[in-house]
This record gives sequence, C-alpha cells and structure tokens, in this order.
Amino acid sequence: MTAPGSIRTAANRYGSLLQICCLQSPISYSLACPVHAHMIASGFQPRGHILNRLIDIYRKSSKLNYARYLFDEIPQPDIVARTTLIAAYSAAGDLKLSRKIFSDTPLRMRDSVFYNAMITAYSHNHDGHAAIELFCDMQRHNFRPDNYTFTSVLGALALVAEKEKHCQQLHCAVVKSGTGFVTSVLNALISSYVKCAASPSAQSASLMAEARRLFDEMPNRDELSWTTIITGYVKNNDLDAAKEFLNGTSEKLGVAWNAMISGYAHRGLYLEAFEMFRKMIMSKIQLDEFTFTSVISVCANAGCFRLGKEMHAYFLKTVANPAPDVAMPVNNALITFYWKCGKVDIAREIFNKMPERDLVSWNIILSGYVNVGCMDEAKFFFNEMPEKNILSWIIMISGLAQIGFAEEALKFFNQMKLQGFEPCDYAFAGAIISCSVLGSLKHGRQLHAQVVRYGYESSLSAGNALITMYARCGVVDAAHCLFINMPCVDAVSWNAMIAALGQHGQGTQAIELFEEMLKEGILPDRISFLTVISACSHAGLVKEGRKYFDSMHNVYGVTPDEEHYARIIDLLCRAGKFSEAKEVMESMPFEPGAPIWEALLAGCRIHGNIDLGIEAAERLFELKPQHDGTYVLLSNMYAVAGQWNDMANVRKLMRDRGVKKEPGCSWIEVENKVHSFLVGDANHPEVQQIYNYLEQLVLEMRKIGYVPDTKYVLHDVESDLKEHELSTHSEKLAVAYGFMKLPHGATVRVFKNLRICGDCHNAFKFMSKVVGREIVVRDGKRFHHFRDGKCSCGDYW
DNA sequence: GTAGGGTTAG
Repeated sequence: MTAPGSIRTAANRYGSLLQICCLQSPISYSLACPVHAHMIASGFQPRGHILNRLIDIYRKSSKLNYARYLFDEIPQPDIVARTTLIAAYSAAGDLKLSRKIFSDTPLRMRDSVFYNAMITAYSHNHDGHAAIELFCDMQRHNFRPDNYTFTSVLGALALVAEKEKHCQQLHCAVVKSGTGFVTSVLNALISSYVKCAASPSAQSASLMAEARRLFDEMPNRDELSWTTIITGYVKNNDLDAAKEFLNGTSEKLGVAWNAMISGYAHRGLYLEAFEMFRKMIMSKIQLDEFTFTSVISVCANAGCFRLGKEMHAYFLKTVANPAPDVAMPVNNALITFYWKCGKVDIAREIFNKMPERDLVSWNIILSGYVNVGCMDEAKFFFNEMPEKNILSWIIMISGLAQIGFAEEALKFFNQMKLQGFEPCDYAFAGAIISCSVLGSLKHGRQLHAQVVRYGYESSLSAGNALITMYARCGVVDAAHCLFINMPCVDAVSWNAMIAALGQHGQGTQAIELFEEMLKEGILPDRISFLTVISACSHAGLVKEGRKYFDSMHNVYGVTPDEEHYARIIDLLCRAGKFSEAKEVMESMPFEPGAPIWEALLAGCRIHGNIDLGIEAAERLFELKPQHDGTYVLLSNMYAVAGQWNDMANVRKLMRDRGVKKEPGCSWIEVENKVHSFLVGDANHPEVQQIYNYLEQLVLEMRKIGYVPDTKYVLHDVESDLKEHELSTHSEKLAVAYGFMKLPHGATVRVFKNLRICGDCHNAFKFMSKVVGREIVVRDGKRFHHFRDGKCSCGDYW
C-alpha cells in the first residue's frame, strides 16, 4: 500500500505526466498508456481531475471502451467525469450510453453544464424534440440556462417541424435570461432565424429581416456573426446580398467564401463560382478542403476536365500530407469528377487508394458504375459496402429502372423495405418507373397509394414518376389529372406530360401544353425539344415540328444534338419528305451516326423507298453490325416488295454474322400477374383455349369485312399457312387473353417489346368493334387506342 | 466538463 503522505505526491506526478500527454498534438495515447499502467501496478486509484483527464485522453484517442471501463471502476464518479463521458458517447454517435449516464446521475449532483452536454448530445444525434424537452426540464428543476444552453438548444431547432414557433419562444427566453447581448447567443439566434426562413412554405422575407435586424443591432460582432449572416443569405437564395456583406467586411472569412462558391455551384452558376474562387486566392484567403471539394464538384458538373485535373494537382500541392478526414471529402469529390468525365478507371483508382472511406465514398463509386451502365460492378460494390443508407438503395433501384431492368429494380425496392429502410420519395420514384417499364398498372397504383400514405403526395420526384407511369401504362387521362393537381411542377413534370400526350398520338394537345409551358416562363431544355418534336412526328405535324426544331437554337439557345436531328429526320421521313430529310442531314455539323440512319431506314420502310433504305441499312451494317433491327427492317422491305431473293440474302447475312432477332413478346396484366406470350406460344397453360377463342373471334370479324393481310408474314410460304401464322402473333394472343379474363367491358391493355404488326393493327380495329371494348397497345415506340373500329393513331405510325 | 458557420452521393 502507498503511504498516505505519498499519495498527493504521486497524484501530482501523474497529473503532470498526463498534462504532457494532453499537450501533444494529437493527444498522445501511447504516452498516457504507460502512465496509467504505472498507476494500476502501484495500486494508485485515480480520482478527480486525474481520472477525468485519463477519460478525456482515452475518448480523444477513440478508445471509448477504456474510458467506459475507467468510469465503471469508480465508485462515485463526479459530475465532471459524467459530463465528459456524455459528450464522448454523443460524439461517437452512441446516444443510448449518453442517456444512461444522464439518467443514472441523481438530481442533487447535476449542474447546468451537465444538462448542456446532454442537450448537445440530443442535438448532435438528430433528436431535436428531446433537446428542447430537456431544455424545459432543466428550467423546471431550477437550473439556469446559460450561453452554452442557448447555443445548443437553438442548434437543435433545425431538426424539428415547428421551427418558427420554437424559435420565437427561445428568443423570448434569451431576452429574459439576460444573455440577449452575448455574441455567441446572438449568432445562434441569427442562425436559427435563417434556418426558419430557409424551410419550405415559410415567410422567408420577414424571417430574414428579423435575422438582419439582430445582426445590425449586435453590440459586438465576431467572425462567426459575419459568417452566419452571409451563409444565411446564401441559404435563402440571395447571393447578391451575401456578396455585399462579404465585400463589406475586412475579416478573412474562409467559411463564407466557401459557402458562396457552393451557393453558385448549386444554382448552376459555374462561372460565378470560378470567379469567386479566383478572388478568394487573390484576397489571400486560406483555401481548405471545403474549398477544393466545392470547386472540384463545379468542374465535374460543368464538364471542365482540364481545370478539374489542375485542381487535383493544386490540392496535392497546397495541402501536403492531409489527414484522412481532410482528404476524404476532396477524394470523394474527385471520384465524382473523374467518373462524370468518363474516367471511371481513375475514379476507382482513387477510391482504392483512399486510406479511409465513408458512406459517401461508397455511394459515389456506386453511382459511377450505375451511370456507365456497369451493373455487375455496381452490384459488386453494393454487396461490399460496410454499411448502406437509403441513398445506396435509391442509386441501385433507379439505376436498374433506367436501363430497363424493372423486375430487378422492384426486387431491390422490396428488399430495401425488408431491411428496415422506410422508402422516401426518390425510392418510390425508382419503383414507380419500374412499373411503367413493365406496364404494371396495378402495382403502379398500389405504389401511388403508398406514396400518399407516406405523405409524399406533393413530392416532385414521386409525382413526375407517377405521370410517366400512368402514361406508359396507357392511362393518359390519369397522368393528366395528376399533373394538373400537383402543387408545384418543374420542367421535368412538363416534359413528362408533353411526352405522355405525344406517345398517345395527341400531338395537338402536346403542342398546346408546350406553348403553355413557355407562357408559364419555364425554359425548355433539350428533353423538352426531344419530346415535342416526337409528339409532332407521331401525329404527322410536320410544319409544327420543323418550327420547334428551328427555334431551339435560334430562340432558346439549346444546341440540337444527334438525338434531336434523329427525331426531325424521323418526322420528315414518316411524312415521306425524303429530300428535305437529306437536306437536314447535310446541314448537320457532324457525320451522321446510327440514330440518324435508323430514323431514315424506318421512314423508308413505311414508304417502300428501297434505294434509300438500302443505303441507310448499309451504313448501319458498318456502324452496328450486330443490331438485329436493321436486318429485320431491310428484309421486311424486300418481302413487301416481293423481292424474295434479296430477302433471303439478308436473312443469310444475318445468320452468317450470328445475329439473332429479338423475339416479339407481348404481355398483359391480369389479376396482379403479368402474362407474357411469344409468337405461336405453346407455353402458356391456357394457350389452347386462347387459340379456340381467337378462331371464333376471327369468324365474327370476317363477317364485318376483316381480311387477314398476309404481306405481314415474311416468309415465302403457302397462303393458308400464312394466315395461321398471323393468328398466332404474340399481341393477338395477349389481347385475346385479356378479353377472356378481364371483367366485362374493361379496357384491355397490352404491351409489346417491338413495333405492332400491320395485320394485328388492322385486326384490333375490327376486334374493338366486334367485342365492343377498348384495346390499348403500347409497342416499342408509342400507343395505339383501338375503339369502335378506329385507332387513335389515325393509321399514321 | 458543455456551443454556434461551410463540402462531397440522388
């Protein structure tokens, strides 16, 4: 046992030694360890400030277990030790342990600092309500709130729904407490008003005015006051006001400069962001990882590859040997930059070399692979992730949906829910888009109901996805109704609705909507022009389509790209205006690629323009020798013209090159299940009943004038065999199945992967009359609504 | 022993 007289000496020595450990930067765990070991070996029991210092060293060295162990060993830990540990666990994200220590502490031991630490713990761990409640609680127990209390509890305001009410109440409490002139408290109050102003549907102007009044009347302003008001204006979209304040101070406010750069970046004002960065260097403001992160992200979004690479080099030069937590966000931005510039390999290299990665790093590399369509790589990273958040799932779901892997996307959506993630509006959007790919109206409607139940009715992403879903499932009226009732819409919503009308052959209405969008002051983007020109093309509105195409560059400054040219050539060729189409092709500032020749070939097939068709096909054979569509279109053209030898040659060429024709497949949703059919299907369990039903139906149709058009059977076979083959086309089987199984009178909605066949198109007109119900067919390109013997496309397709 | 501002992923 140590003699009583030497305890104090020992305590002093240990105290001094630990102080030396604390003075190291970073705090030296390796020095503290032997000191602590010596205490244990000599039987010295640390108390008071020695104990607290040890706990502090362990927590700052991320050795929370040791800190906890020490704490548990003490019979009566004092309030300082308790407060330190609450803060330590809170910083480590363990709110449970913080709360345990808090509630294990008897009321008579507590003080204001102790309460402050717990309020901060709640605030840092996203429980705003608990923070506010504890603030009230401490006052009920007669603990006086101080500067720290107010800055902490005001910080928690951002997390709660009724910010404004709480903000005003806390403002009153501040005044009552006598801390209303303390700079730090005023800074926190200003920051709270700013956050209230920035929340949606708030009276932003008056709240910002209040923030401004507080700032103007401050007796003393520090750097933080300036930073708070400047970033406040940035958050509330008033970059000009922010700039004015920044120019109005001589303080070197790195944080405010960084906020301005990212403010410009978020609004797509890349030039202003770069200008800010340049001025920042000129003003000799210290650049930090936040600066580089924002600027590199600007380079990524603006597509400035060379500048981005220079920034990369500049960062490595400016910040030598950055600590992992400094380098991480910059590396994350760099990974985004490289994959957005098409250099996924470099992105991966940076990812692999990072000493530490966070969830953001993983999500970025995931989106990189999803965006270049490498789903196998994406899945690999997804499975390797040490942890996932909702965004990780959204990246996978929407990525799969976008490349048409709809069933798999829905599987991911369900798996996400099973793993306890509550779907957000973006997750719903991915799942809803998948339903639109599948044509699964029933599932889409169920998801719509869930969107409402989860409170995402007003969400743009979910709403836009729902418009697309209803339209692509054939219910264009529902899409329109949704569009009209959306509380706020963006260019994407308008584009989705214009596309919906266009695909359903309502070209005039599509144009009207496009004009309405212009009147509303929404600037059309490249997608708007793609959709409106397509709408004109489907409806044969040549003059109008031409007008929009010409205006896009001249009036709206949107440079037409290859896709736009392909659509205008499609429009002209469908209308048989081949010389005009040729003129447009010659005016293009680039060599025609596959999309252009494909549009030309499709038009040639419709009008039997064999010579030009051959030219287009030959170019496509060079550009995309493995694409089945070219061979099929060309051989169909020969077949229609009765040139059987030429047709046989094309088929032979296809065989020799090992090109397989994508089989025609049609599907229909019946009672929550998707039934799919191939031509001459023999696999469906009820196929015999379907053939029998069709046979009877065709007899009825013949009575009112239906004659099978055998030119659509593209083999040189006997005529009655041709007729038989026609009657087994996949779309006919699916429609017949719909008649048999759906409730009497219900619209039959059928989907086909390829273009609808000409005889089927004709047959469905007769069927709609004989059976007296509507048939809607979505083929690879557009919709056909058959009603009372007519089709909505007016036979222009 | 306790606080307050800025960044990167859809």
